[in-house]
Amino acid sequence: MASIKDVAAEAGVSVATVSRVLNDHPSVSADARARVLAAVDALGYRPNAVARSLRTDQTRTLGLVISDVLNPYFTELARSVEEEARALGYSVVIGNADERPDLQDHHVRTLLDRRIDGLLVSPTDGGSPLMLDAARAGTPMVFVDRWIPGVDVPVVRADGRSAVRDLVAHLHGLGHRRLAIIAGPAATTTGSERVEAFRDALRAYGLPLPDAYIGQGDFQAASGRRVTEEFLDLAEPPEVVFAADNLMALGALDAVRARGLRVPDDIALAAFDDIPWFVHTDPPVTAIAQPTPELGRAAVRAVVDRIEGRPPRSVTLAATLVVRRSCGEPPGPPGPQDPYTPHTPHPDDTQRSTP
Amino acid sequence: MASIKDVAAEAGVSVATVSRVLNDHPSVSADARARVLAAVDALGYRPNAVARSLRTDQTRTLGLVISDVLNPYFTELARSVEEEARALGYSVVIGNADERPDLQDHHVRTLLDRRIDGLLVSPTDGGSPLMLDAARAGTPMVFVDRWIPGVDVPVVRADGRSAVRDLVAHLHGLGHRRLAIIAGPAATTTGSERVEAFRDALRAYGLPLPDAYIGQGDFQAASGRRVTEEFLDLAEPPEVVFAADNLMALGALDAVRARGLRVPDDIALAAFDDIPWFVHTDPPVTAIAQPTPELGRAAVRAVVDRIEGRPPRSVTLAATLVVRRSCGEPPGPPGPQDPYTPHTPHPDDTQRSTP
DNA sequence: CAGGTTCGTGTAATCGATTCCACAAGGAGG
DNA sequence: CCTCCTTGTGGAATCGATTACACGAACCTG
Repeated sequence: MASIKDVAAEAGVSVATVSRVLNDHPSVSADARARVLAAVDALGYRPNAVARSLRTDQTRTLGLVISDVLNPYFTELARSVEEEARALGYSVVIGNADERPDLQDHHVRTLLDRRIDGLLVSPTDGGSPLMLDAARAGTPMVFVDRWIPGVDVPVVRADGRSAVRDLVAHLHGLGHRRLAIIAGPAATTTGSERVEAFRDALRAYGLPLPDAYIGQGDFQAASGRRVTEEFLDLAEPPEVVFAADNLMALGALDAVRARGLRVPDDIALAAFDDIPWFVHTDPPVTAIAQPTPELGRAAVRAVVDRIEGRPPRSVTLAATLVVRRSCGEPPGPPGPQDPYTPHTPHPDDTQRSTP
Repeated sequence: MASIKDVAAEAGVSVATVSRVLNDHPSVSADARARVLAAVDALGYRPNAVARSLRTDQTRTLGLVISDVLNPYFTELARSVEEEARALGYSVVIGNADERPDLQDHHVRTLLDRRIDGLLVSPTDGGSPLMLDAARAGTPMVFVDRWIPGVDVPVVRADGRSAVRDLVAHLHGLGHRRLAIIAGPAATTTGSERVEAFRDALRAYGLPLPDAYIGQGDFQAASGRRVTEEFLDLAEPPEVVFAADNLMALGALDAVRARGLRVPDDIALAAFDDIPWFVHTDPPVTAIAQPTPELGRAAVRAVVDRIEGRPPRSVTLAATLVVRRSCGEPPGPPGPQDPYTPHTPHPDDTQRSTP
């Protein structure tokens, strides 16, 4: 592969001049510039980003460590992150933690070794020493979706409290009184916050949230299945199951179906994180939708601000309730036909109905 | 951030010795080794991968350019690729082409600039000069899923011909005679091959595949919706729509629902690429399943073979038909309950029923 | 027209590693 | 006791870029 020396030789100039042309430094004569450009073209030269990074101490790369690639929520997040980063001249390297702290650590370490300019993390746990040290040492870092309390790192996330209240109001209005939740790991903020929000919302209606109605999941489908089975085995099973993420909702759907029961007739279901597929499940699933693409964009802008010396800001956006049929028919005259929400995976084309 | 010089100073040895310890070169005294290790620990030193790559001319990184991150098929592929790569000591950098040749080109260029050791591509089109040049220039490269004919690059893919024959047999057995297909872009192999396989299978049953029953899609949901609407507007609409990928099937489902029609009563639906969600759609969708995790692993092994000087092999695995309810009840006494297939996104735990 | 800018260019240092080569010390063998 | 090896170590070149600095030529300006 041709190097800058080859180009210099071909163009009959020094490497300094070639470099100047490439970085369009002003003081290069038109003649030299033309010769260099011709040489670049002739040799098919492309600057070696590795060498450049070593010298300039910047890689123009962002690391993104997400909790689970198979979760459409994170996939959508990754997509918007890459999009915004590209617009700002950065590349993104994605690390998939699969909800495993050890894998998360592996990826953080690898990314740090590669000297990425900034790090976006959706932490799977309370944070390893490695990550906390990096934060303290001044690595530009931003938490997305989930965060670690007590660490001085900006957070970009959606606040679901009001949407959870809307959900509970909706459920209460449909006559449900025994509501259960499949929680995420307590070590994650989204794991504990969603339970808290749910409990608070129930309290407003004078409803209890007994321990038996709090199932411990891990944001993966299998745990949703297991917890739902436990709920169904209860002497007094809940009337509604609220899954703290979409994969556990999928698992819940599995479990219900495996028993030969029907949603919402035998048991109602709702989920945190809306995804395109929820429109097409049987029945369509009522969910709390996050402004995922906006979160991704805001997160990128925050790290890049930090990288480029501007003060980064934490961002909190609102989540909204999307009512579908999985909790029962809404009150009022039921229409003959379900409201149709066009699905497309492109953010510029996505529409969502709010209650 | 501490460099190798700092470690050398701290340990009272030369940088050469530090390097030797780090790469466990045999000729280092136990004493020196201990002092270096202690210094590494004390300083929290981590070798700079950028500098190392510059010197050794290898990044231990693989590039993966996929057609669409929002497509669960590619997400699953990416996951297995990263897993296998990690097991072999490589990192993976994913580029999402979003089915856009220009974006694909952007990512290939960026990855090449970063001097990745090998490239895995699922081409969105016939291949840009950039990519073809790279292949010719000897960049270790492997095509996954889709490929570009006439280029000397190993291909790792699934052969769907026999599964498509099984599908057509199934449809024919259910009494369907007017079968239509939503094709992918003709520029992609999976776009054209699936149509060919379908046409051949139909021929075996003496069924025609009129041009009106070949809709041109682009592997995205919106095109599935559009093509399905066109089918439904035909004087004689098809009885079955076969979508060449899962997103277009989703679009088809949208379109059918928007007309107030039912699957499979009014029109049957089948898809290429099985995904967990198809179990839970209304109705569950009959699909052709690829051995996606195996494809990912085989692809990684192929590039790594190439990188490490072993001859890489092309791999073709078989796809299988998974019958569900979207084409009508299978003949014979219909069971009261759907067969239950547990869903989990983890490959080690996935089960699939074959007809 | 002398002195000061400005402009274009090249030389060489530098980033943080790896690795070739030289060399010193010590042990083995004659 | 003098070679010859082996072993452990350090100096310095190198990878491919960027960039500070020096320098010569041309151009003003008073």
